[in-house]
Amino acid sequence: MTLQPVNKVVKDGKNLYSTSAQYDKEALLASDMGLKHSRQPAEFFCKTLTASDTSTHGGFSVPRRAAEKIFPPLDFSMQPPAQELVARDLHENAWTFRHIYRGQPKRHLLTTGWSVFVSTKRLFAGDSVLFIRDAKSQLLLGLRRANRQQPALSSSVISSDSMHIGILAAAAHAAANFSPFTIFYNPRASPSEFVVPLAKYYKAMYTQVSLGMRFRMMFETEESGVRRYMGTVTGISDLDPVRWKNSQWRNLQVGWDESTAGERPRRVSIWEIEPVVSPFFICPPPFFRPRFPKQPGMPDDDSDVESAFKRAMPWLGDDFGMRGTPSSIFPGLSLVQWMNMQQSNQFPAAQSGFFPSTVSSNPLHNNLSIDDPSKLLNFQAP
Amino acid sequence: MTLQPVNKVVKDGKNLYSTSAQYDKEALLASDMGLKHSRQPAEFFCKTLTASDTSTHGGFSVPRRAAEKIFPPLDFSMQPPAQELVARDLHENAWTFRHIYRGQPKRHLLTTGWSVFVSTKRLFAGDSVLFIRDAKSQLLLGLRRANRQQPALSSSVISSDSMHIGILAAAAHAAANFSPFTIFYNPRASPSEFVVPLAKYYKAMYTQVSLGMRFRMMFETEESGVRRYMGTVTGISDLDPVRWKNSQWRNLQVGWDESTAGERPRRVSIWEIEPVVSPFFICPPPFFRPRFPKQPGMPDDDSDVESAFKRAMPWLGDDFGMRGTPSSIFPGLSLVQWMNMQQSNQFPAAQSGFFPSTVSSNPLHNNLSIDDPSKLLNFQAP
DNA sequence: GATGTTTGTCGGCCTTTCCGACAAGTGTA
DNA sequence: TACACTTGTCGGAAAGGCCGACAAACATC
Repeated sequence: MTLQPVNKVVKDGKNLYSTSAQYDKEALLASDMGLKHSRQPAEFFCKTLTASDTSTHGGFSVPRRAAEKIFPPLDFSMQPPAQELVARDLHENAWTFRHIYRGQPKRHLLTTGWSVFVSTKRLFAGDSVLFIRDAKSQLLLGLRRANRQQPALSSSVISSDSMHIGILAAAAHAAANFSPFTIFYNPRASPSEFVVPLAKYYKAMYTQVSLGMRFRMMFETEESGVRRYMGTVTGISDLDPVRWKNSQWRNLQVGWDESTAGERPRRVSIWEIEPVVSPFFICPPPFFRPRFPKQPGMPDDDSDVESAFKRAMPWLGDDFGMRGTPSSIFPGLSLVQWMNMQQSNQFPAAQSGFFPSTVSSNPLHNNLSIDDPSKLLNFQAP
Repeated sequence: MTLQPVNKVVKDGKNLYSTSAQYDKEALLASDMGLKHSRQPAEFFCKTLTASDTSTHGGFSVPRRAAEKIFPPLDFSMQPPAQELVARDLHENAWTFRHIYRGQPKRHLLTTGWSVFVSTKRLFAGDSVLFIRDAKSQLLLGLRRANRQQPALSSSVISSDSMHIGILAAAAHAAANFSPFTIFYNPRASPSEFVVPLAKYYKAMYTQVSLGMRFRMMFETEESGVRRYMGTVTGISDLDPVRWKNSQWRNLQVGWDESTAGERPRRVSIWEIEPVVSPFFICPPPFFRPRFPKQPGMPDDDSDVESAFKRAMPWLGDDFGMRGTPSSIFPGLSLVQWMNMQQSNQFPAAQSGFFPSTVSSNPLHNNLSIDDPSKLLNFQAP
């Protein structure tokens, strides 16, 4: 998660957009059309990072065929052949790498610039990077993190991580001065309970909370699954009446129907719970929900391989990902499935733990997972 | 000089600005008012960099009193006491430094982040940095370069500097694709003959060039002075008819009235010369013009200490710098003079070589130096 | 299974960067 | 002048990062 003050200026040679929303839309449309026009499929490669790739000791070893397919051709009259590569991530940040062909036997390497990328993105062995060459021969850069335990932004982590101190200090300062700032949030990189989707919050504000109210709340199990627990509101009071008076942060005291000692929190926030409004409520099957579901109104996660593809190949449109119809490009397979097969020769379903399909029979839970189903991945039976 | 594609999006919690110009203005006004309201003078310190400060071997040694006055207090329960500092330069770029209090005897140091700053800004021993804590306790960062020889951005420099390759490649690509991009140009850091002020260019376009036309052109002498040479247009032809057909870049062949072998260029561009339009023209004295004069429409040079002060202390307004009236804050002295005295105990006039006063008796040269006199420094007699 | 190709890891070596030691420089009694 | 305090520079050590060597892993026949 990163924070940035709102002070960037938009300029354009000919157009001045009247609102940022409109600017967004037009910019998207323009790039969309530019790509759609040629209808030339983008090329890409994906590699799971090795220990050597992520170590500070060296650079990134580029698979030979991948380098030759995706990167601009090297000038082999140079000794050794080398060039500068510029690739953009989903946030339009440009990353510059030195691409060199050297060693005995010869191999393609990314050296200078690589370690900055790895440390900035906090990549580790097992994570994957994705290089895409779009129809304009521009390099795009995506990444997907391995499904490892992600420590949340706990205070202990904060104090050991000087970067976060600066970020949080800046945010606190901006908030104290009523200066607007933007949050770039990557829920897969470091899910934070302090970041609440606006829609979720607004929806919660409609809820009338009272003592004795029954609710359900979702928890992740150790096997990356999900289950719900029933509970009752037993009190409403400030978590810290001195420091955070009238804060809604964990101001609900709760009791749980089935409680193992200390396993469930004694205090929750209103936006975490799902009020049980109907006695005829049917609980959906408690398995296979996305580990970090996308929320409407949140910026795209840059670990979302799908988004990178959509950016490079917008003509895929809604066929891509989940819309109930198989992809017209790769019938019966999502691109990521196909990619994974190429990469590991595994049957895609074996990796479904990374991108579980989403199932919800309950319209009440819309805001948790299926508000924007195109952002979730669909694993269809082969 | 840096380039940035135009693709930043402006968002704000409550306001959406209809044009970027308006946004600029309002943002400026807002910060201005916020500061003016409290009218609390900002604190600052300035240090001339030593060889150790700029060497790659170590960090920046912070004068003790300066650190205690300007930086946020350290937590001395830590061993060693350290914190993250974030300071913004004139371009609103944030620079992050590790501030640590260590060594025997104990001293304040900036370590991590410092060398990046030094190399990015191309600082050398003798240059000065300026840390300002504004009324909101935010750190601002300014710098002033010593009056040394500045190599221009020659092609040999470019090829040895991988950073520039990436930047120029990005610019070339953007130009080839008709994508707008912004140039951040710091003429004092690396003056480039490839960057031409728009006003100067437009003005030149009014000039009717013909064979035999007489003109003058300004050159810098080795002693940082300036003198003009007279010449005659002897030909008009493309510099490279194949690669840059119809380019106005050095398409004028010229002869010089007084020419030492090879000392003056054989080809110039129309915007470099000053046509001699009147036989009664009087040549101004050829000494004491600003070394890198400010151009209208150009972004501020971040080595301009004055600008940093104005940003932190906008209430100084027009009294600050040169308006013909002495500063009401430091009567008879500019802030920089006063600062220099504090720093070096020298009489300020002894340093006037850094900021020569501007003299121009010729209205034809308005766009070269006195369009915005408030940006130039005035050395008044004590 | 033999052979050739690809690529992950390692040691070597140089540079960068962090650290305290030490002493030169500065201010004050 | 004596003393305390400040700070510039240095050597040492650790980390970062570029290089080819080597061999494991992989592909192909």
